[in-house]
Amino acid sequence: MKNRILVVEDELHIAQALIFNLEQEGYSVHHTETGEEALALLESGEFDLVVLDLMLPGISGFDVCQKIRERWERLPVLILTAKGEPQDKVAGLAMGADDYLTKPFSLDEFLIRIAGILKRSGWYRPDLGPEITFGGNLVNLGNGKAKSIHGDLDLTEQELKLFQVFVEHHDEVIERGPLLQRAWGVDPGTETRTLDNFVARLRKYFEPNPSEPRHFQTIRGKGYCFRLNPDKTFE
Amino acid sequence: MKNRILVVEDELHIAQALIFNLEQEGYSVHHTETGEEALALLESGEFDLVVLDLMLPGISGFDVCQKIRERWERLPVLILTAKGEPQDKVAGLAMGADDYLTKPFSLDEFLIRIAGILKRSGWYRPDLGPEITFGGNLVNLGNGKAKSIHGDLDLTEQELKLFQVFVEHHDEVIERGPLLQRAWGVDPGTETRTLDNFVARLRKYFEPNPSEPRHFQTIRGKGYCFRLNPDKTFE
DNA sequence: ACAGGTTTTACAAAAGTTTGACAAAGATGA
DNA sequence: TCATCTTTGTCAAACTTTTGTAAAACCTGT
Repeated sequence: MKNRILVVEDELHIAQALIFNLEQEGYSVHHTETGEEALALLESGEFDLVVLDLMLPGISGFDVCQKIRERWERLPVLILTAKGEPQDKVAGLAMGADDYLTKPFSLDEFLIRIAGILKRSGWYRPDLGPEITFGGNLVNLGNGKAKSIHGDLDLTEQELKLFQVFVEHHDEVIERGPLLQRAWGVDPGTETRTLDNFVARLRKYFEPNPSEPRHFQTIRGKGYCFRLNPDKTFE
Repeated sequence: MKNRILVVEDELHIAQALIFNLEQEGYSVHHTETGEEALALLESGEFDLVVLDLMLPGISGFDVCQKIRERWERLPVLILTAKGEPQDKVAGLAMGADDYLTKPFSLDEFLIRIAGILKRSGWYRPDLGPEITFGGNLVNLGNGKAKSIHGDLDLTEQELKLFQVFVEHHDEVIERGPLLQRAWGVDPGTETRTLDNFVARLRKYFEPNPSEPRHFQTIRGKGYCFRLNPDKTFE
C-alpha cells in the first residue's frame, strides 16, 4: 500500500513542487497550509510521514512539531526551512524531527531522505505488507500469508504470483494466454491444465462454495475474471 | 548500556575532536583510520552506529558503506564528507546511509543527529536487549550462553551469529541469500547445506519438538522465519 | 595429533508443480 | 431437442525442486 505523506507548507509554489514530485514517486500526498489544519488531519492517524515547513502562518512549525511528538512519538517528521543557522537546525532536530533540510535543497536529496526515513520506519512495523480483503478473506500480497473464511494458510510462491496477477487486474477478464505469460512467464500459447488447477486451488481456499465461484469466475472461451466484490454491479 | 560508536576517519585532528565529544556524551567510541580495519572490527558485531568519512586511504568510504549495507542491513551509518555537491549527497544517501553531514558542520548538529539516529534505531530493534527469551528458552546474545528447555548450553560463534540475524529480523521471512550474506558474509548465491544444518541445530536446541518447528520455520522456496511467539497470529 | 567447530557430500524425505486421462459443462448447428 | 464439438473441472500419478539429516572430510589452533 502507498505511503501517505502530509505536506505542511504555506508557500504554494513550493508545496506544488513537492506534491508533484512526491506523487511522481508513488506516494499518496495530502497538503495543508497551516499547522492547525495539519494537526486536525493527523488525528485521523492515517499518515506515515509529515513534511513540515517551520515558517507557517498561525501556530509555528516548531510548535506543530512539538505537538506531533507529544501525540505520536514515532511519526516521522522532516522539517523544511529557509533558516540555515545551526542554531535553528539543532533546535529542530532536538525537538525530535527525524531530518532537517534547509531551502534551497535538491529535490533528489529531498526524495531520497524521505525514502530512507520511510524504509527505516517500516522496520518497526514488522510484516505490514500490502494486503487485500475480499469476501471475508484477507491476503498479504507481500508474504502470501492469508486469513481465509476457512482458516489461516500460506500461499505458495506460484499461488501468490497468480493471485497477484488477478488482483492487479481485478474485475477485468484476463485470457489464458496473458495469464500464463504474467504468472508463469511462459509462452501465452502453452497448452496446460496447470492454470485450471491453480484456479481450483484458489477457489478452494477463498470461495465459500468452490463449485459456485463468486470471486474467481471463469469466462468460457476467454479466460478468468477475479471479482473483488461480486455483488456490486458496476457502471 | 552505552551505545558503541565506530568512527572511521583518517584525519586525526578531526577524529580526535569527534571522539572527544562523543565520549563526552557518554558513548563508547572506537576509531579506525581505514575502511579495511573498520570492516574487520565490525565483524565483531558490537557496534550500534558507524561514523564514516568518505575520503579514506585505501578502500573508499562508498565501498565501505556498501559492504556494511550488504552485511548489516540496519546498522546505522552517518557519513561525513568535505564534498558538498548534491550529487555526492544523493549517492551517499542512496547507498543506504542514514544521514549525511558535510564538513564543516556544527558539532552540536553532529551530536544531535547521532542521538536521533540511535534513538530511532532502538525502535527498529525493540527486542535486541542483552538477552532474549522465547518459548521457554533464554539466550544471551552477547556471549551465546543459553538456557534452553532441554538444558543449558553454549552457542558456538557461528550458531550465535545466525541466531542474532534471526532475532534481529524476527517474525519476518529471511531468504537464504541474505541469510548467508549476513550470518556468514558469503556470496548470497552460495549453494550449501551448511545453513540447513545450523537451522537444524538451533531447532534441536530450542524447539520442544524439532521435527515440528514452532520458532524456526522454513518457508519453502524462500528461506526461514524466526518467530518469537508462534501462537500469535499475524497482523 | 587432537579436539572443537564448520563445511561438504550424499542421499532421503517433503513440498510444490505439471501432466494426462477422463468427466462435466457450455456452445453450435441441424 | 439431440448429437457433436470444445472448453473447463478434477484427480491422481509423475516429476522437479527444495529442504532435512547424518556422517565424513576439513580446518584451525593447541
